[in-house]
Amino acid sequence: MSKVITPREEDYSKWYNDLVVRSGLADHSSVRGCMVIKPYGYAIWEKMQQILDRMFKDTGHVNAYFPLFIPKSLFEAEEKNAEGFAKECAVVTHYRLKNVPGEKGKLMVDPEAKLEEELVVRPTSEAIIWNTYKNWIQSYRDLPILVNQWANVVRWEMRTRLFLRTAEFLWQEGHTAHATREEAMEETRRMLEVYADFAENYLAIPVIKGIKTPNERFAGADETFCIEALMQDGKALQAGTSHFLGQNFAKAFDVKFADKDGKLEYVWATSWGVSTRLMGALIMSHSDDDGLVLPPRLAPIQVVIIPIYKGLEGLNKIREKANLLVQEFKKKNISVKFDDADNARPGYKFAEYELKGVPVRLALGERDLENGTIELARRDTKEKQSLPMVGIVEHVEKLLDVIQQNIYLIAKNRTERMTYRVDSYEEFKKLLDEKPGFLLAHWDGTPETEERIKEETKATIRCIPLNNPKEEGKCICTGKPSTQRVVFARAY
RNA sequence: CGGGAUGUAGCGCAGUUGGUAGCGCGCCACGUUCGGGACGUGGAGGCCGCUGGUUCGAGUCCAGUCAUCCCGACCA
Repeated sequence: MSKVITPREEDYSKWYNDLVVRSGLADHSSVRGCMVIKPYGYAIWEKMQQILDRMFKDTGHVNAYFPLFIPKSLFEAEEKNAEGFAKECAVVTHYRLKNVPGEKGKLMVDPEAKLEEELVVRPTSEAIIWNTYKNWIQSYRDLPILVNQWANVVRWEMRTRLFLRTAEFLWQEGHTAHATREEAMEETRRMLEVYADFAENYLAIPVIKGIKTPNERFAGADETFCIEALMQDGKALQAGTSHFLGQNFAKAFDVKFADKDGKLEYVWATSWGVSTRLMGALIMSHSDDDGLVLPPRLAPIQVVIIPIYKGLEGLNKIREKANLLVQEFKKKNISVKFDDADNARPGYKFAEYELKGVPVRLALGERDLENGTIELARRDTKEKQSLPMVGIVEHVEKLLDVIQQNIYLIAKNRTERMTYRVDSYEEFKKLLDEKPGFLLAHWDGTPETEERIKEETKATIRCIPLNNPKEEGKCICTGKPSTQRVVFARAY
């Protein structure tokens, strides 16, 4: 058996890259920092979209779409937001090309087609959306506004990695407007819960819900909530954020409403988002050296049926039985593929679907037809067994739930194993180098110390967990008193 | 954006002192196979990343440029 993926032990980054490319999720494109999401990868993203979209709608949100371009003057309105993103913005300065004189087929930017005002390609949409909300909101009766948009954004990153950090990526961004602080805060929290629910129950990724420190806060937010997940290599990945924006954007864009007494007040805001980065989280949480391991709820193909036969008549006999199975699976809304391609032998197909992370594989041979059996293999445990054909669809249906649970539990146990309580700076550094993970440690609460620890160890405070237990202690770095432990890690 | 490396067939690679491009896998056809990545025979496929320079002649030397990977810096 020829290995096509670099083992994790050997080189975790290479493993990740090999996996993404070989399993057909995505490819590098010929555009710097931009990837092509291939059909198999996009199918997973579509599943994420469907599930999240339903969750958003169940919590009262509706979808809309705002422009890709933001005039520079609008972009700069909210100062902190603009400053935070300025360094990584793509900017449109011209609107026309022309032929290079004397060089056929060559084009150049037409210097005469310079825009009066540059257009920023959105790195996030608060500016254009709040500029729009100004027109939508006059009275408290116009509130709340609960809008989500599915879109692409561009952030000109220095170093990119497939799904984890690309110059252009796909995401959803919710932007809500409220009459009161309490209501906006409630919304911020509600969406954090939605993300945590999605991560744990669909992606099968355990997460820590928490609050960001001011250093790590979204530019323009008063408070940033997040879910943090731990990858197999001990590095943390921010899997979703929900921001309480206070009245910052309302003030920047002058969005006021008349309350019941006719008094003018600034509107309260939230924004929240998850991106195609979740694909990276999904891959790094569960997969192994043989390929992807997909949780059944996200797998584009949940069950694959592989025929094992001699000669064409043999295949036809199996095909008859397999097609009946396919019908039964479809009736139960289980996505199934019967792979009767005759240019690959069974062993090849086994390896191929393991690479693609299909949760359940059924192998059906002539021997099975005689015995009334079928062979079932689980991707998550690699277990193989021969089962009676009768009742196999019901068995698989239950098994898919078992696999979903199992994948989650494996990730949860691993995350717990890799979470350490640390009380000295020495131990802190040692763990980061030898056994990285979530490090629960005391911190004196100052941005200076946070910055110093980041410089000295490359570890950042991922979050202060919600409902964090109070505990007297001393900051690992400065020894100053602290009232609680916070979550440190090196992060993606 | 700094330091290092790489770019030759779809993929992985070789290509000597500069002389006009090869191997493995894959692909196509036919046949034998088919319960863990099959084999035989025949065949197709390359502007050697791109641009320019040196040279009688460049995959090979030089310059620039683009992209990718690794290490930094950056990453709400």
